[in-house]
Amino acid sequence: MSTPTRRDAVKNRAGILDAATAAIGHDPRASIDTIARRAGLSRRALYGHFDDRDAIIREVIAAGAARFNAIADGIDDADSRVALARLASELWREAAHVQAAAALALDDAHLPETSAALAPLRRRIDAIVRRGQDAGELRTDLPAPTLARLLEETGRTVVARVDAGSSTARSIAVCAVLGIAGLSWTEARALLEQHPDLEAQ
Amino acid sequence: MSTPTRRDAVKNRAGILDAATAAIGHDPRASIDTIARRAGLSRRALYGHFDDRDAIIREVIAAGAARFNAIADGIDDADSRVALARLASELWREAAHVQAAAALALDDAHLPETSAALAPLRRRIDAIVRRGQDAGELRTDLPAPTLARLLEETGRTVVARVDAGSSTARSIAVCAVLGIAGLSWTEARALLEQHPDLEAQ
DNA sequence: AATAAGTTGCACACGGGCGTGCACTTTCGG
DNA sequence: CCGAAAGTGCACGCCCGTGTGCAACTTATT
Repeated sequence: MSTPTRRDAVKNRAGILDAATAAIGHDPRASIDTIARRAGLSRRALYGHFDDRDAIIREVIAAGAARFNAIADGIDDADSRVALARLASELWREAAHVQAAAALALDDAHLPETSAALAPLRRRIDAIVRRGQDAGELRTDLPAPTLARLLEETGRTVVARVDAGSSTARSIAVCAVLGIAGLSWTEARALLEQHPDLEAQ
Repeated sequence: MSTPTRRDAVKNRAGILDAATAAIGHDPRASIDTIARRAGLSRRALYGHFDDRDAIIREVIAAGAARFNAIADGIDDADSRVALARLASELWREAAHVQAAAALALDDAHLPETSAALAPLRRRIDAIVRRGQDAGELRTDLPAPTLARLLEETGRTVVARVDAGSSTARSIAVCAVLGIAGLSWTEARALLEQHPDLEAQ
């Protein structure tokens, strides 16, 4: 368990985590058996890789946290509206992990861990909102914490509930976030045209 | 079971449904025991009023459907933006039922029933969106069904996740819906000022 | 080919929620 | 006040998910 020697073992372990991420994103109470089957293994085999169901979930959360940290750190646009749009666009790429983290954050008793994992993302959103309100780029009728929370909830909902397969899904998500941020739909569309990289794959 | 004779029995029955609505809104998998305790009864007593856990849920859904129908029927504003805002505002009054229906629609295998219960509401939203796009009042960058769905999801999220106790919570919900609909935050605020009844209790 | 790592299937015990039966107590209503 | 309706507490069996032990099997690695 400390030093996996065989190659297929580490591959299976990764497969379990992928399966768990997908399954939990769909239903946070997905059973061990469901995860195992999705990974192409037997229920019993999971216990050779993880002590516990909790251990799997902890790793899923940790994996998501790492990716979210990287994304949050990579946002450096001067315009807060572009920063928000980019955040949504980048997170779209990690839809599976976002869905898993969101589902766990909603449902489970894993609140403390998930909120810790999402903390850097939240700090980033807070900072962007504060800066954007000061610059008059974002709506000022809501206090910054309220707006930040609203953006987070909306973003999560869209990522979790809009069909990720659609080709325009990403821009729908970005537009929804910008709409909550206070932009009219024409302003949001103009912003997207000025920054075509936001819609790139 | 067909003709409840005692007065306290019908009161308890109503209490069970209230408790179930609240409990399910918070967690769609709330146990019979949780609901019973919240209603001030023993688990065993519930089975004197309802055959099944499903029977309780069915009644919760039916109660919500009745209220939603009434609200949907009462919206007759010519301006689609006002209609959407009023819909959100009215639904806010039924937050408990909205939360329960939303939780059940998300989580459970009660999809068919809940979607049937929400159907009139959805038809209403569809009609408002279609009319609003034709009139140039709502965003036209998204197809009507997509926008309708986005509005529904956003509204549900806000109702379910924003603290209903706050005095400004209702206007937050309305503004969020209008933002998704394509209005800028200043337009949304102006609309709210022109229609003070939207914020009334 | 041989060894160890990995997997499988079965068995078990445990916990929790559900639905029911039954004897007993409380409380309403005429 | 009395009888019936309603509620309580306990028991049981059921199903499902979890975590573990164990023997047998398959597969990677050298």
